Amino acid sequence: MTDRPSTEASQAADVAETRVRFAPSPSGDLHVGNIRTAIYCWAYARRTGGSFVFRIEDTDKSRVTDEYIHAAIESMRWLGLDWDEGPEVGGGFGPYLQSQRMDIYREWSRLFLEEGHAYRCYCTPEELEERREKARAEGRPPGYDGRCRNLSPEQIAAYEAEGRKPVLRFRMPPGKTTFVDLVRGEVTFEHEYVPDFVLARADGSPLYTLAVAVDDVLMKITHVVRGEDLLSSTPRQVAVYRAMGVAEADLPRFAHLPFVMGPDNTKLSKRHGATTIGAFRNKGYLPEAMCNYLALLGWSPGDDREFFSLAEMAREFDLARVNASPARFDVRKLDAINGDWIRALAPADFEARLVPFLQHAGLMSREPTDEERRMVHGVAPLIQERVAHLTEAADMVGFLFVDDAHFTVDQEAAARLLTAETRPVLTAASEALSGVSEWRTAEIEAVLRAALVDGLGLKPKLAFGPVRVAVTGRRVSPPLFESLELLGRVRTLARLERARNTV
RNA sequence: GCCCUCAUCGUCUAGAGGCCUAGGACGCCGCCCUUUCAAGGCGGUAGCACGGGUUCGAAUCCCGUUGGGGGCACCA
Repeated sequence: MTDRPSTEASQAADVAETRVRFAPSPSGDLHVGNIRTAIYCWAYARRTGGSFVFRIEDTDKSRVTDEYIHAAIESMRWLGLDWDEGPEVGGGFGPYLQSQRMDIYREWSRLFLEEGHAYRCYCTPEELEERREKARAEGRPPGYDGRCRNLSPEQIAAYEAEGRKPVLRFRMPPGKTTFVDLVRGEVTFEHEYVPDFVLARADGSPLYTLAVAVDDVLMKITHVVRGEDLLSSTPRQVAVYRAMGVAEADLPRFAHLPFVMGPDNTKLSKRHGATTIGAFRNKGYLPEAMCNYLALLGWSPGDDREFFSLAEMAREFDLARVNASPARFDVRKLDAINGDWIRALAPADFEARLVPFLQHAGLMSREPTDEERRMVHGVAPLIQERVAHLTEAADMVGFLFVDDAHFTVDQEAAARLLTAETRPVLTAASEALSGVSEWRTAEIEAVLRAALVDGLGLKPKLAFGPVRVAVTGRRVSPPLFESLELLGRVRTLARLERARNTV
């Protein structure tokens, strides 16, 4: 068998078209760094009118589970990053799960071995580890030392007789690799610092090093946009491309993105708390805001705009404007942008997005009652401009949804505002409210002002504070008079009465 | 250890040799508005890591120093 595996499919593609791939290895929920890469990949593909290819790198099945893969797909959809080719949508270069492409990798492994681009390496993991340690201790580079590079037939026979199972190792050619990184400019690696690397395990299963190169070539990827951690693996990837027979002119362009860092300036990770996209979603951050904020971590439109949509990025994004230096993830700025997006939502949209969070908090039924619907419809406009994210909103309106048996007053708030001194305020409010003819915001306010501000001579802040705590259970709430209208006369008076009895 | 890479307010950024007395945003502080909290309005605080070059002129180009990050896996 000397026929080369075909790269026909790739050659059939329109060479002028930009093809950008996002190829995560979901060994957990996608984190914000992954997502930012996805956003840039998507935006670049869209800006250039090319294709966005979504590929799952699941060659290591011990780390990547189906559950994580589905979560990744779901996160992409939630964010609004649609792909032209990939899982669930297919495409002309599939399959797009590497675990379904094993035959392809096997073919290329065979060919690389045949043509001498790779060789069988019989070193055991233990031996390698030992030699690595020794090299490190002696101040030498710890990479593979090339021991099995040129084994004689006798040595091979001896290893085989021992029962050793060889891995497939790539023979790094001499010389150097130079490429123009789209965010960093020209980068050069001398091959003497790039050790031979493993392409496939003894059982033939491919490693990232093999699969990524083979797929990028076969899927005719023109732009490889990925994290900075892969920068130094680029010469290896390029070497495999060349071994596959890819012409210099057909090599993809590379763009290595700087990391997203934590507050302590180390690469953002689990110990920094919530960093997965799912966690932010659950906290009530909007997908628009996540995309907006994450995009800002390394890119800007070039003017003073900081509030922009994916659609705008699809028109303006360019890798050339991506910063080469790492950015710190700042939740406070995210909160600010999320608040901007929440306020920008159409009222009906905000209300619709709020509902699932109220349901999750147990405040609304799965099949909301008319009363619950009326309540959320009434309160949503009151809080839309006062919250940074949706869970905060759920927290703020709870008093409207809990029945009186479950209604509780914040201890600290009660201690400060429901006291013997404020009891007369509660009493006056109660009496005044009992006489309201039409239970509407305007009249409630008028009556309360007359009784407390004019009648008792209190400053508004002092007058309404105790009422607020008694009725909403918090010192901070949606606007009071509107809240009372929504709550209704009966429940309002009941809570005032209850508060008076507890002071 | 070696290789690669990065460096503007606390943070994200604008800045492509003169437009820079370095602009915007978040945060923070003050004032205004105000039934709480927000939102909004006005004002303020704060930065070119350091040292050499190149140039009439450097945040911007070059070199070095320092500091940060990544890589040198049968992970990706």
